[in-house]
Amino acid sequence: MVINDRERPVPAVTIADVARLAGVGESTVSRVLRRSGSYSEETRDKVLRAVSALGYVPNRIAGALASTESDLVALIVPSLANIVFPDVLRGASVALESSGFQSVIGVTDYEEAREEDLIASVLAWRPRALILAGLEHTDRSRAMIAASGVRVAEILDLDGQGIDHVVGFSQHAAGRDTARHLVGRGRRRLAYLGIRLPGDSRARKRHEGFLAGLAEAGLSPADQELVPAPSSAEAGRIGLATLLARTPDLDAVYFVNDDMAIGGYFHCLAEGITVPDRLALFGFNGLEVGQALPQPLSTIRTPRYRAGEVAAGLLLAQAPATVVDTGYELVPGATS
Amino acid sequence: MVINDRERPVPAVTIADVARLAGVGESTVSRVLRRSGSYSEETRDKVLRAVSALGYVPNRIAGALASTESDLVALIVPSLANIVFPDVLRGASVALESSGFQSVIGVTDYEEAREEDLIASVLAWRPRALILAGLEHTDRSRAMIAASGVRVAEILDLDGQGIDHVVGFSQHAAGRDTARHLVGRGRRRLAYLGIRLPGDSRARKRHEGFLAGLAEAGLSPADQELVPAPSSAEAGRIGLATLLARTPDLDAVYFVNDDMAIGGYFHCLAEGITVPDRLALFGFNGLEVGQALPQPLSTIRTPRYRAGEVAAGLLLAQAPATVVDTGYELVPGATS
DNA sequence: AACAGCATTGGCAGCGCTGCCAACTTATAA
DNA sequence: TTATAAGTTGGCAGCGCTGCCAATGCTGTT
Repeated sequence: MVINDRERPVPAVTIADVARLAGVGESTVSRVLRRSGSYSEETRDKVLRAVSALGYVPNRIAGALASTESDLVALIVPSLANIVFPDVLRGASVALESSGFQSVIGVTDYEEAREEDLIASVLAWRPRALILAGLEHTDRSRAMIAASGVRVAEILDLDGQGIDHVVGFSQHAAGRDTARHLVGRGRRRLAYLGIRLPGDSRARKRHEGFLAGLAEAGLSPADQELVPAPSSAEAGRIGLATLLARTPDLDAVYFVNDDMAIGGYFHCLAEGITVPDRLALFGFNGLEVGQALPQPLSTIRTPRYRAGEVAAGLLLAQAPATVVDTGYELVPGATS
Repeated sequence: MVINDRERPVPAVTIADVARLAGVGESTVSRVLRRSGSYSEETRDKVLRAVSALGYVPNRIAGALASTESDLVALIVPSLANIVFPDVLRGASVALESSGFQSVIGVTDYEEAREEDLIASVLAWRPRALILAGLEHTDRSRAMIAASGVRVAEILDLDGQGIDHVVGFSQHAAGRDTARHLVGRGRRRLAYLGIRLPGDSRARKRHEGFLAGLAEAGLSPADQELVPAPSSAEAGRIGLATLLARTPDLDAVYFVNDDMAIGGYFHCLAEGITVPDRLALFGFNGLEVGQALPQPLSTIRTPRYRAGEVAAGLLLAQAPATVVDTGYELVPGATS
């Protein structure tokens, strides 16, 4: 049953058709459909009857052009492969959809240049607002945003200068707190296991924070390893094996995220390495699956959903530029 | 540094401004920017110079209205909490973005009525195409789609009647193959562990297929359990505990998806239940993390990314209505 | 010298709607 | 009764762009 074939013979029902059938003016139809201005109940019924008789679907493109404001909100994220960003989208789209907004998304693959392109093409739709990940953007991106006048929320980072709203937490502090936590538990031979992904500035800041935290205690990392992107449990497993082969006497490993840490945990399970006695494992993000491990993963739970939600809320409320520190929660777990 | 404040003092640069500065007509500017029609190199340079001098960003709303075609593609998915749908989005957006299309997304929470609302509001933007999950939609959804004339791709299911393109695989067959696999390995006391989510028709079809597969072997399920949504490792853990408490002599459990199955595996680890000797575990989706477990999870790997990619490809190519069976891959793993 | 053919260009209607304003009706106050 | 306010309604310009068509200037031909 092919309903739609190549040609689009549908002649498009317009507001004029509805007005004619209902025997009212176009602006009356418009008012009824947008519940704006005033109209009698009788008129409303006539209009709604005509609308459903014709199967009229308002053309928001025309509406947006006429009113010079759209109900589009653009979200530009680095990736969809990591559950972090879908979580942000979830939080944002719940808020957005319940207010009748439409989400337009773009994926940058952690490349600023790609982000710039996406910003340009999304701004062409004159969105009501823009949600970006992180605080690092090209100069041209900033210039386009400023010139367009759209409101912006930057999320999941707090370490740097924001454009407008900023909703997130300090990645640097998260890394530093992890170091303090591990050092506080007596660890001295710590390693960092990350991935090679230069565009991931948030991971970089955590890493820097971690090193700073070690330095506070007069320590430096016993080893460090960057495995090829993308992050995955398998990558964590292999990465940990590599680290331990090179530096067998490690007593703690800080993984760039939970996916990797879970893989590391599996390596320990398979190799009979006692966690945390022999080796402490620490992740980042607080994924659900990490908490369901036989030993709940030590990690930092990040408010991803909430960040999306709060950012959307600020934008919808047209609040003055605001910085919201959503914080994070260190989950001691049982692997450190 | 607040760049944007409440008012939008930006007077908006239009094509007329560019035309004036470049000393050419508006249609010439339009032609240059869209690389359509013909124009001299000199003219192009003048126009581009004016564009960057003014920081002109074309208004696609106006463009779409004038040309009565937009470069928006709408994707409506049940959820973003499960990595399945982000994977689909990834596949689709790579294809879409590389062709200069913009993705508009909506999340239905597995509710047909919600899907209907989203379809209505997204059709108001006159998208070029629409990607939906599954084949189940309300009559009004179908009617709106037919009336609008947009091309549609329905993905991740093949069991039923499609509207236009259909890209996916048979969920029923996946469930049935799982039953055959487990029965073929000598299992006789099988249970199903799902979640209470009536709108998840794909899970329902797998479940039905599973029962059909058991029936082929003259078996019926030894037990079944539906835990409250959402699915998660923790839910799988608890669900398996519940099943085993009620029916201790189970020899295999089919989980609605890998998230749940991984939780079940953790339960076995924690309780010292030997997998697969004492109990076989089987999941669905083929998540990466399941394959990194000490024993790789037995599961069915589904082509989620590919489904998004193929669907987008068909739509962009304006292909005649096509049904693509992407198939799936049964991964024997080590837990069954 | 006149003309067809082509590349290049500008003018302008119109895409479908909203915002504004004026016109009208009815209710209420003076 | 007349003036004033409030509630309804329709007309129409115009949002910024594209598509169509006509105009222009060249080139190469007869």
